[in-house]
Amino acid sequence: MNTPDTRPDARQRLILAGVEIFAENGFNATTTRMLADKAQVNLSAIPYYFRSKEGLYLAVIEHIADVLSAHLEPFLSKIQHLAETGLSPEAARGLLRDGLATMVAVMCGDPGTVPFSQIILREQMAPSAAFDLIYPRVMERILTAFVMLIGAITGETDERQCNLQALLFIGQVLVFRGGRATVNRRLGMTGYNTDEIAEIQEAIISRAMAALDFMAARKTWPGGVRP
Amino acid sequence: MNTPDTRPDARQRLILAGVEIFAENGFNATTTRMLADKAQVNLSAIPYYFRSKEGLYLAVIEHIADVLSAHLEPFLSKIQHLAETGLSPEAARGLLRDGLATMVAVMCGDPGTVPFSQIILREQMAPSAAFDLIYPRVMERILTAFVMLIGAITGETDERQCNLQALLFIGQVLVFRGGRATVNRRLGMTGYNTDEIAEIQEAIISRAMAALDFMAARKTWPGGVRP
DNA sequence: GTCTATAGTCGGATAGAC
DNA sequence: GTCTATCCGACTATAGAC
Repeated sequence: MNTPDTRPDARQRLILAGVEIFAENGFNATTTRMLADKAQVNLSAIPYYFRSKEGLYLAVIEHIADVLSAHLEPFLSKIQHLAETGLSPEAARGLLRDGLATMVAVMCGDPGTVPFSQIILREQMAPSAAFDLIYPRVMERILTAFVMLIGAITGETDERQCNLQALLFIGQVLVFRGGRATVNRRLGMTGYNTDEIAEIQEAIISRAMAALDFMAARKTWPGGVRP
Repeated sequence: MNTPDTRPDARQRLILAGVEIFAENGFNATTTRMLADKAQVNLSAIPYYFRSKEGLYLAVIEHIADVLSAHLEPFLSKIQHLAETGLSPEAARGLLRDGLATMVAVMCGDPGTVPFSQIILREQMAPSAAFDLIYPRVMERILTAFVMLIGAITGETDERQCNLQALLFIGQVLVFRGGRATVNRRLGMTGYNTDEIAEIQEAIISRAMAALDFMAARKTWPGGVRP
């Protein structure tokens, strides 16, 4: 009696292997042999299922966009719903806290999603065709949500100001992934374990609140100039 | 009468070409042929002067560390000097403003140094032997200076808190280089021209001041808890 | 669908003339 | 120091058996 093979099929295994290996090495430094080895498939499975190494890479990007979209959906639809029914500054603050905490967890904590952020960061630095695939489905929607929350909290109506602030928030999260080598040496953080994640979340959220207070206060200064 | 050849010699031309090409493509995607073409030298000049492609890369990194060190020297020695003679919170604030403004200019504005930050960012994401060469000469010193200033401004004595805040500052600058593709689509900034640099500097510095006010105020709350 | 074998290409490094 | 020519290894993709 043979036990049925419950492993994901070759196609799926290649995508999962691609997430890890492309994240670690980037597109160019990744060879089809690494991918085939990791996925435990024959080398020819790559052109067979995906036509080429680049085809596999695009499939990996699409997989990432799918998973992250699903991950974001509850958060985004909650904001959408509250925005329609009217969003108090307090409620918006709570949502922004949640959003920032989730971003830190996704980028630094969850071992399943950490490679996603590495791949996305690489795409940011040197965008390929894959960037067009993931930008509207992930980055665009996160930024739009943040901008809406920032506006609701501070009363700032200049969309450019809200966009700038949203990007600064992203930057504060980003540094813990994109600058990992430095964070590592400076704070002695290797993994990021649960305590360290909490410490980072606390630092980012408290500064975010301070920045929002600043923006809200500025709206009330004559001509937007600090007294 | 022949005009003398005033071009930098082959070795120097290779390093300058390396800065541009490695920044644009990363180590792996850069071929020795690209480098030789850009530098207008024969392919064999690379192994001749640098033993290998990697040798050239390390020479490029050293060049970057040299130039950035020289660039930082005035700022760092001013801080050093003031720190010894006693640094008022107000003076420290001024220095931190200068430091942040300079970082933005170096990372986004100066066409000579923009490729440096791209190479450093790539090293952050996937550190090679080159990272050890540049970390102590550049990142370490910037962070140490920032930490000192943050301590002087806020009265915070917990060094880890100061380090965290310094990293958050770096992150806010970083996002405009590492997240350029997104900034581009979101704010329609292509180049970064003079006005845009000023806008970014203003946004970062004002939020930095708000974060420092927050840290200073927290020191006076009972148990460090916001009332 | 999965395998082996191999074609075809490219990149890094070397040899040796000048 | 600079050039041409070339080697050798590694890579992606294909052909075709099973």
